[in-house]
Amino acid sequence: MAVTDEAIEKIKGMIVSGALRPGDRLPKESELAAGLGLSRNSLREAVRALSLIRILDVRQGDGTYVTSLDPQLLLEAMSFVVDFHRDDTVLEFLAVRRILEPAATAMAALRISEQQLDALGAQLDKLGDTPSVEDLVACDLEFHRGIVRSSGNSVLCSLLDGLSGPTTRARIWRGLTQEDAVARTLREHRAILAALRDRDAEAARSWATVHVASVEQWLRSTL
Amino acid sequence: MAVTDEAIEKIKGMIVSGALRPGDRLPKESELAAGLGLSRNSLREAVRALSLIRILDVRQGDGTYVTSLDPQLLLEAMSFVVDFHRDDTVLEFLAVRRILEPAATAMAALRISEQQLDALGAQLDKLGDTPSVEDLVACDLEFHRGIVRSSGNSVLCSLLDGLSGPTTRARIWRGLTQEDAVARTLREHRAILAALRDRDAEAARSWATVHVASVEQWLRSTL
DNA sequence: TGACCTGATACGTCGGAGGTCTTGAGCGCA
DNA sequence: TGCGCTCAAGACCTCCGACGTATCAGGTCA
Repeated sequence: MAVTDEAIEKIKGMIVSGALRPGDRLPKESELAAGLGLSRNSLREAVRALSLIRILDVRQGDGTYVTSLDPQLLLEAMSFVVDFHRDDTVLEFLAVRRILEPAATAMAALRISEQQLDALGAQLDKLGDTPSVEDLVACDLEFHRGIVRSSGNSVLCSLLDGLSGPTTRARIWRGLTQEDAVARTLREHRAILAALRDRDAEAARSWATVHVASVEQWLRSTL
Repeated sequence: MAVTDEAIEKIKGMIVSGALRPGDRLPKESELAAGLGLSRNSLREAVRALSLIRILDVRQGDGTYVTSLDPQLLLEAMSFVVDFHRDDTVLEFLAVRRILEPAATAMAALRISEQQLDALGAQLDKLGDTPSVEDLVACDLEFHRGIVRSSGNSVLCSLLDGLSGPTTRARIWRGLTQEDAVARTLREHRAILAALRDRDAEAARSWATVHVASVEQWLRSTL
């Protein structure tokens, strides 16, 4: 195994074992390199790799720190990877989202706060009846993110955030080519919100399923 | 933005745009560095980072290649990240698995082949009635992996594989401390297999839910 | 024909030299 | 006293050149 890979494993080990905790500062490059028995150049490769997946946070002029390791950071790393899977596997991503989104929406129905419900409503109102496709999709992302956050599961939230990315383009495309897509999306958002207000988990789940399935169905018929 | 980060983005762009396809070989380090306008050292940091998340495959003495970019590779990168989330967030991972696993099992019920059913049965038979906890958990992982693969969705398969990792320790712990955990797991596996043989998606979904929920319930009562 | 050797090629590692950015102590001014 | 500025130390950023090591292809020899 290359010395850089060893360094990655050792740093990972220090974090997993608890020797390094979230927010901790690592020794400076030269010291850490000496401690791990490799050159500064090779150590930098290890640090850079761990930095890409948000394990480490490198600040020039300051130092290198362990990130919070929040599951939310998992998302960002994942969405980077997901970016590489385009077109051919979008349907598979969408299928997974179709499983998770309704479940998350149902969970949210039981614990979303009144303030958050009002915020979601205000968001929909602000968009109006004839938004641009780009605005609609951006609002779509934000709407679902707000709901999923209320599910209380940050891992679920992160996964869905990561999964929503690659399908964004597809949704924009749909909005531009399918006549009633915009109006339909707006109606479904209203329906989901109404179900959440009623604390009706099953209705919320069903509307979320319909919502995702409509995109999936369109995409399947198009490809 | 640092030159290394720019290089990462540029390489990513070359792959996403299709200029570099899965399996393609990159120019050698010195040429690519010159082409991207940075030093070989800095470029190596970018390549190492992309190599960690399985976007690139570096072979000493040969060259650097774009990996297959299969969703399956997404899993390996994710499980590396997931390794950092221990104990405190295991319940959240398990909750997500509880959503995905039943759905995947239900999907598999509709399309799993007879050969795969036989293979799963043979696997359970081979384990016997009183396996060691380690063997059971290993078999557990393999059993569910075999089923999920039959769902036909490789993204789903990768995600579940990644999610199962962090809960493995918990399951071993459970097997060691809870009296009837082993027998119960064996019974539930048999029930899932029977439901798959019957092509009964709803029964398969329910048994899978029960199966994951039993681990979740135990863990929740223990923490 | 087949095993072995060898050179070319490409990645792996290293040490050192400047450059740039952040931070905080120290100083002057109001 | 309190505020703002300057500046030097510390830490990461980038690069260069050299040498080590692994792989592969082609030639050599039995």
